[in-house]
Amino acid sequence: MAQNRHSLKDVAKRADVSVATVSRYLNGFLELPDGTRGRIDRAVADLDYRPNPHARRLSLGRSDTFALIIPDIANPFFSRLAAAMEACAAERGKMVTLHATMNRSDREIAALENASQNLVDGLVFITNHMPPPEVAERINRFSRAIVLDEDVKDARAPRVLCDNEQGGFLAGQVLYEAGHRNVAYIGGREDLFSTSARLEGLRRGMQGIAPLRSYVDDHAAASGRELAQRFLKDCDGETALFVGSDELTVGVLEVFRAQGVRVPEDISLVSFDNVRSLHLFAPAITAVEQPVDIMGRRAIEMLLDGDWDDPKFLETTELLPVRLIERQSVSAPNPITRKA
Amino acid sequence: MAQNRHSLKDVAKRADVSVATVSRYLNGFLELPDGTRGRIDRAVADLDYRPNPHARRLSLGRSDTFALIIPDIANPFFSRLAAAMEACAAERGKMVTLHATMNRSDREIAALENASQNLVDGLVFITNHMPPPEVAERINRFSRAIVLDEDVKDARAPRVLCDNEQGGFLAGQVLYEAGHRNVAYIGGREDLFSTSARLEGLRRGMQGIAPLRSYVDDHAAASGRELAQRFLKDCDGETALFVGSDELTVGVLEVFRAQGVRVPEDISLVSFDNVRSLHLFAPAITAVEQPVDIMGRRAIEMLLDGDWDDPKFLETTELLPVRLIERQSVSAPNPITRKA
DNA sequence: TGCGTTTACTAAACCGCTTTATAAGACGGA
DNA sequence: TCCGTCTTATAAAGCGGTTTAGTAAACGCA
Repeated sequence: MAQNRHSLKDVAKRADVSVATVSRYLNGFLELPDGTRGRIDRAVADLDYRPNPHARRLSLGRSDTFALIIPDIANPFFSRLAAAMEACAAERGKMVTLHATMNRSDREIAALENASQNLVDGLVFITNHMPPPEVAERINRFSRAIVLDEDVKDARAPRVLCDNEQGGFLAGQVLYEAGHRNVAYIGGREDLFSTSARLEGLRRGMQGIAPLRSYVDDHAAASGRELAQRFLKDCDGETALFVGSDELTVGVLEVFRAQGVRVPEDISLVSFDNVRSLHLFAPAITAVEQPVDIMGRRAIEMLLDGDWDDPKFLETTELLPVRLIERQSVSAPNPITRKA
Repeated sequence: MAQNRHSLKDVAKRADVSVATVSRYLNGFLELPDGTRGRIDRAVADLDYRPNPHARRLSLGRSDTFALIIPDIANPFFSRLAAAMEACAAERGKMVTLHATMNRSDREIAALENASQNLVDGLVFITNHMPPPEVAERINRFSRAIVLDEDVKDARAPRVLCDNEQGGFLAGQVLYEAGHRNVAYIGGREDLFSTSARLEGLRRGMQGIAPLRSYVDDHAAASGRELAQRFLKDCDGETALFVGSDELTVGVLEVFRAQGVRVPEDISLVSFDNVRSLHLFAPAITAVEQPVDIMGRRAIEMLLDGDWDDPKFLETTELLPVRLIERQSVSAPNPITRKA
């Protein structure tokens, strides 16, 4: 990497003072008369001195780094979150490291272990499955951790979530108003907080009608395909589908297209996230939009500015508002092609 | 973070040996008789000892970290690259830090500066514009750097690129064969290596016919919209469009849709990247596919396994093959709606 | 028995920074 | 003149590892 790095000692020697003086001055803990200050400033400039961050971190016991533990970086929802977090962290002089888990508990534990060894200044944890208790335990060992997007049982850490209940409600409402009375939900497992919130909202939006459901552990197009197949087999008069993420929607649409199931003629569909270019799909897909960028920024802001001494703060849950983007994938149920 | 961390000293004391012995043993530089070894192993286990990475890095002068400098993490092309790089690095025990530049030279320089201060073990640099000489200079100060996706003038570092010339050729060929004789290119500026390679390939695929061109500095939907507007104004009989990235394609399609320009009836279109779900678009978009995951992995593998002592290695350019994914956005030019 | 060679291990310097405790000298007032 | 109080620093002990140079004891062998 860089070649002729100079150390504090070099600066001190050149400015004819002690290293302690230089260190304290550079860190703003020492006022100096003009003469001394000038000599130090000049020495720093002449030598192009930059403190060695490793030494600094060893001494200070911190890392100036946040660890982002994320199911899948290639998934647009998470990559948008990551982008927002990186931007916010960079503005505040912090770095971020990336750790993909693919929602596997062993990877989550390994990533947490890694982050803890590295003495990160903060942790943002995202998962899409119900991790074993060990994961929450490990999260709780961090003095600064944020749980993002999906609640984690027994984690003592502030949460930044979207308003899943409201999202479900908006989807239910638009479907109910279009005339649907029999809808199915495809998404995360029922033991997830987000899932039960969405289902609750959906039911409320549907005036109390509960949906047929299919679940998976992850949000990936492949899972969407699998669930779509299962749905087409199990389907009993459903005229609409509420899908838990754009990734799943992609898989679902692939299967529908392959099997000649038309949206919205045969079945209406509402997606969740709105991070893919759903407006260009055939048909354009109606979706509940998550405030992705705001969620990412909030997570980092809380890490930096939260009142971490207040035990109450750890109980915080910040619920960010979602909104419905209406497009062309919802229509009135079609009695002719409606399945038995 | 973690609380009761134990140091090497603690382990040494407990095993009744010196710290040097423990350190050398744990790093595999010392064979020990069973007795001593057992005592150390037990002490390590009892104390749940884990070396302090900051101390280790200070001592060894490295960071076990790769820096990824990337235009925009939210862009699916880059997030897929990042995902592949992170996965590959994690397999080999390395961490990655993320730095978004939005193709701004000042941000690129700041990120390079940061990476160099942090004594990263390696750098992967991606840009989409023609950066000032200072950027190449700074890249050259790293002992291990890879230039990915887009060539950087005067950078002395191995390159991992896709075969842009072949990509252009495939696009040109499919358009020519469909009957197009007048196409336009929308994408990166002409001073970029990728652009000239693609244009060269395109011309070859089009049997020597050169295209109308419009350029931008970044790959973003907003730029796509702008270029599409400009194209519709400047357009002089073009019947097809070759677009330099899926991001730009999204913007182009938005404008086309808003203005009632139909694809492929009014104009045929070939995209580049195939990282968005183009197969679900209306119409499904024909595209040149980049081997994104392979490109990401190769960059990291080269960082780890390259022969960095060989000056020849720095001259390496690895050109990865692209392929054409034919879908519905290319048809024969329509003489009726063809513009004047 | 004496001597060279292993074997088994250690003392101490070093990486480069932070920070506490302390000191030397100037200055002001009694 | 003496004493207290600023001002302006500094010495030295960390932080927790790695590594070089070296040593004491056991061993092999003539």
